[in-house]
Amino acid sequence: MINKEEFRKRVIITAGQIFSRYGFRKTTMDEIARELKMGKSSIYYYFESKEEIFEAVVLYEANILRNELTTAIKSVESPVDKMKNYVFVRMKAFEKLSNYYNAIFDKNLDHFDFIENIRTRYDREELAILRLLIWHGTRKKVFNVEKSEYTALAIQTTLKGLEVPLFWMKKEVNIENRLNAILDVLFNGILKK
Amino acid sequence: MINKEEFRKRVIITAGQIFSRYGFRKTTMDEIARELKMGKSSIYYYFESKEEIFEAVVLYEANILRNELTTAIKSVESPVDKMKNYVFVRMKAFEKLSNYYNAIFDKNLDHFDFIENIRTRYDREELAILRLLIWHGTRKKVFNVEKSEYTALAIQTTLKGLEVPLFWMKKEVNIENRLNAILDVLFNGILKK
DNA sequence: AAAATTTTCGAATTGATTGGTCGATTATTC
DNA sequence: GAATAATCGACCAATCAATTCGAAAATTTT
Repeated sequence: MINKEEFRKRVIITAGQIFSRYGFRKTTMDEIARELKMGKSSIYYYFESKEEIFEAVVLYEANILRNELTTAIKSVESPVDKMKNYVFVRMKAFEKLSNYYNAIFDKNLDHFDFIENIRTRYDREELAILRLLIWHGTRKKVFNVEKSEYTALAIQTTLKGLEVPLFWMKKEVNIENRLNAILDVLFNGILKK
Repeated sequence: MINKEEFRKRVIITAGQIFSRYGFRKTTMDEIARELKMGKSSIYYYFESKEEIFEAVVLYEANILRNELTTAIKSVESPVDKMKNYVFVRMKAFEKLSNYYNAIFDKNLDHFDFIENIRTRYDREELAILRLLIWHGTRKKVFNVEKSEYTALAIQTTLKGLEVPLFWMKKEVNIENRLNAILDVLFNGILKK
């Protein structure tokens, strides 16, 4: 390898794919090594443990996600279509991260504090984005109701009714189906045509 | 439970979901039991082994798939839209079954002959359906080329070029992306607008 | 209502799996 | 060609996971 950081990134990306598919528990070091076409023991030259890899993956992904959201927040300025897109991106991102997240609680690993932090901060940002979306939506009259606060609450409640907690998804959820259901509710129910 | 068959079916469906998500190897009896809200040992009252459950699942799914295809073959009579639908159904079904299928080769289990049978038979039927699709397509002039045989080959090759072997998909493939790519090729490239 | 039977389950067993180590080997740098 | 960096195979201890088993609940039969 050219340099250590380069290789670490390669591991993070590769392991990330596997973690996101199978979760922490079901992902084995052998698997990661096989995917990297490397001896398992070589990985330990770059990382201390499986958990360290996992940590790195979560941080890496959270970062990407944050950037995506930052981009998304800008597209909120345009109406429905962009919003759809935003919701889609958001759901996809959630699916991915929630996999990592669930993976931890799955096992009774010692609690990673830093992940709780990520999540909390993330929730707050999410809420801000949603508010902005609602605000613009109301201003541009794509929403059907008067009080934006009320709408925000309505969406939240509706989503919860669909068993999709607004700020975190359960891993069993079939994202495609959920997304359709949610888009239906969002864009046929609450929003005007 | 009301009767034994009833319960077996419940197991098959539940286990099927887990198998299809994680494959044979990574699916544990504990997990299945937990999902069924039952003691693990109780399952062994209805099934001899994990492998027997797996067998049952594959047979069950293959049956559903066959029915879906039988339905799909009828919709081939109408042009493009229906075909799109057919391709979609087919890909979805492949994704599911291929998960079971790959799961076997993953491990060096003794080879299940009966699954090889299913696959072979299935491939033949697939090919027949594809032929029919091409034939109708040509007749209704939605295809762009003269020889239907040639087209069939072209599609096959194209798909293979996309790393999607026509008759079986690899499990790592992101079905949504692949599908879009394939539909593009099929309906913009080979078929007339 | 007790005996017989069916169904469920917790605990134990046993073999396999897996995260991680270590010393040796191979590449790379100086 | 020595010194350092990177890779690896073989190994270990701990955990896990499929299966068994006997006994406890349920249920049915008598």
